[in-house]
Amino acid sequence: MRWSQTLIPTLKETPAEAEIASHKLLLRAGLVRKLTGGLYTFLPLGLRALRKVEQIVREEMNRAGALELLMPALQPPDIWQQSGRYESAKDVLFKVRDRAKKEWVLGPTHEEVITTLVAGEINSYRQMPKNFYQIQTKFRDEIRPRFGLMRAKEFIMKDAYSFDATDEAAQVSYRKMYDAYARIFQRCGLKTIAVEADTGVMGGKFSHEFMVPAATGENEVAFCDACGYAANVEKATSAVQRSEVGGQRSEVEKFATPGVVTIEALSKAPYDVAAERQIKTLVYLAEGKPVLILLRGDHQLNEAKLTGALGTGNFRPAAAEEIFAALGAHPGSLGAVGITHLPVYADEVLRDAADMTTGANADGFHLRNVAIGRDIQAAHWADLRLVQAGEPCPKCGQPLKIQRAIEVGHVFKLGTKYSQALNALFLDEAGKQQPAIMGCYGIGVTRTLQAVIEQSHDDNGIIWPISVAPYTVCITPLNAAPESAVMQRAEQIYAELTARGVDVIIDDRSDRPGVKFKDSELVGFPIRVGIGEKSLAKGEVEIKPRAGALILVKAEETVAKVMELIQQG
RNA sequence: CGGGGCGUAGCGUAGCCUGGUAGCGCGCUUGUUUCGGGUACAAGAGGUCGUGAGUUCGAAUCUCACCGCCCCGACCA
Repeated sequence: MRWSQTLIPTLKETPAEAEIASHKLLLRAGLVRKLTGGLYTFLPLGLRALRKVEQIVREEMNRAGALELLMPALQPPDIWQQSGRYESAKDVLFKVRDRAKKEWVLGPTHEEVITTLVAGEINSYRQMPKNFYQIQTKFRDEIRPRFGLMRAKEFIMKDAYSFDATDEAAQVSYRKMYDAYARIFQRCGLKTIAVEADTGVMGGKFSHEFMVPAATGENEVAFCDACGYAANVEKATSAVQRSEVGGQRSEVEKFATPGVVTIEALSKAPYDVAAERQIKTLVYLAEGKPVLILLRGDHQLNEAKLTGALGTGNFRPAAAEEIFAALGAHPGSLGAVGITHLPVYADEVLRDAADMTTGANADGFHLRNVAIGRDIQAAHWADLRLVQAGEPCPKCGQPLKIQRAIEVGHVFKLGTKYSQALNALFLDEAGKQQPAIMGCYGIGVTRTLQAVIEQSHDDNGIIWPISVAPYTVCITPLNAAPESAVMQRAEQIYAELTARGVDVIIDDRSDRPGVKFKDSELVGFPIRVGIGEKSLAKGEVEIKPRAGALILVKAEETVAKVMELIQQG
């Protein structure tokens, strides 16, 4: 490609809309342009990089035995009603109407479609295992699009769906995808960690997320350097010790705490009750009914875990007046002592705890010497707390670390939720009808592209790995006059590299060297071949790896040296 | 949806408080110049000041509504 003939609208200044490095660079390097919030046009250069990511995904999916197909983005709502997600996923569903006023949905994902397909086409265990995938545009009515391609209303996803006859076979399918994902991200030059993840509204049994560590990530992962344990904080646990039983078992004592409505205030003079000796009482409305949630004072509620404990995601914190109606006190003075008319969910850490302090359900009063079991009857015990950095790893006891990360891939073992709802049944060896066991596997392709930039850039611009760079080599002649020796040499190298199948762009613009160098570094081509009059007079050409030191080679050895660098990756 | 911020030329912005000529830098066009790190000089083109209503002799500026964008939040009693 000739620079002068394509469109690479680089920007010297950062558009005001961009906040994080990768978003700024997407715009400054001329890869994408925003149409409106959450919707982007891929310009020629950005599209080339995107296609390379897609191709890596495609190759690895094919290698893993998955079959590519393409499903409609526009979908009938009735299959969403059958799966129950017309309701449960209604917040993200885009809906449109045709001229007959009939409603359609724009697919945020394709479990319903693929399961409908399989229900019709696969009837026997002999036809399995099968794994279908597509690379396609998804539509999600995101609550807040953010950070360019990171969270958009429309984005490109690779989604795959496996169908197996037995649990063991499904396990194998899951493992294949897990391994394929590791290879995909590695080939994209990304450092990822696979973490145990919550299954959320997708349903299903267990899952892993592939995370790119980044300060700008929207997720948090807890991990252990010592043993390799890693989990999304929504799922992570720790081996925090239960509060010790405490020596004495004095009677519960009510004491005045005027104006004290926070854990912190109670932990200070004159009360001096350490946060870990306090019981935090939260009131939620689950399916519209109040429930109490008890945590140690220094712990925080993990709502993903609460979803599991309650068996529903339909809950919210109660408002102050709702709390007063339920307990007769306001937030800050709440407790579960003597509560029998409301369900009580308590975090495991509190089991058997004694000598605790909690609210008295009377504004301005707390209770001390409270013992769980004696004074508080918790009907439900569960792991409900959010892990905190420094807590002991649940596997090996070493301190956990917590880091923000970008989720680029997610593998789920789904089970039979969709196959049952949409009748994807088959006959097993014994002639018995069974629902297929499903897995689903997603990669945010556009997000992966941005994650590469987020993880690989410097002050001058993007540093593309060769595998996903829009062009591998940028030839930079410092004199663009067609008849100049510099340009003729540049053309010759351009032709030879092109003949060898290298993706190469030649900067044939008649701009000054500084402009070309800056642009080439901003866009981040892995290898720049610089040809100037001075060095060429000595028979030399410069090769500058984007992330490495300048190499001077004899002009006639340029192509060989470039090929060598590409081989090395 | 709640809170905050911002909408002035393709991009970045000043002007707004205190109403009266829309200004600067980058980019773009033309010419000269320069020719290894976003050259220099000169001359230009380009603006419904987000939209609409109101106040006023007069609105980018004041008021109201709406639209759009960005950030934080939408759990932690």
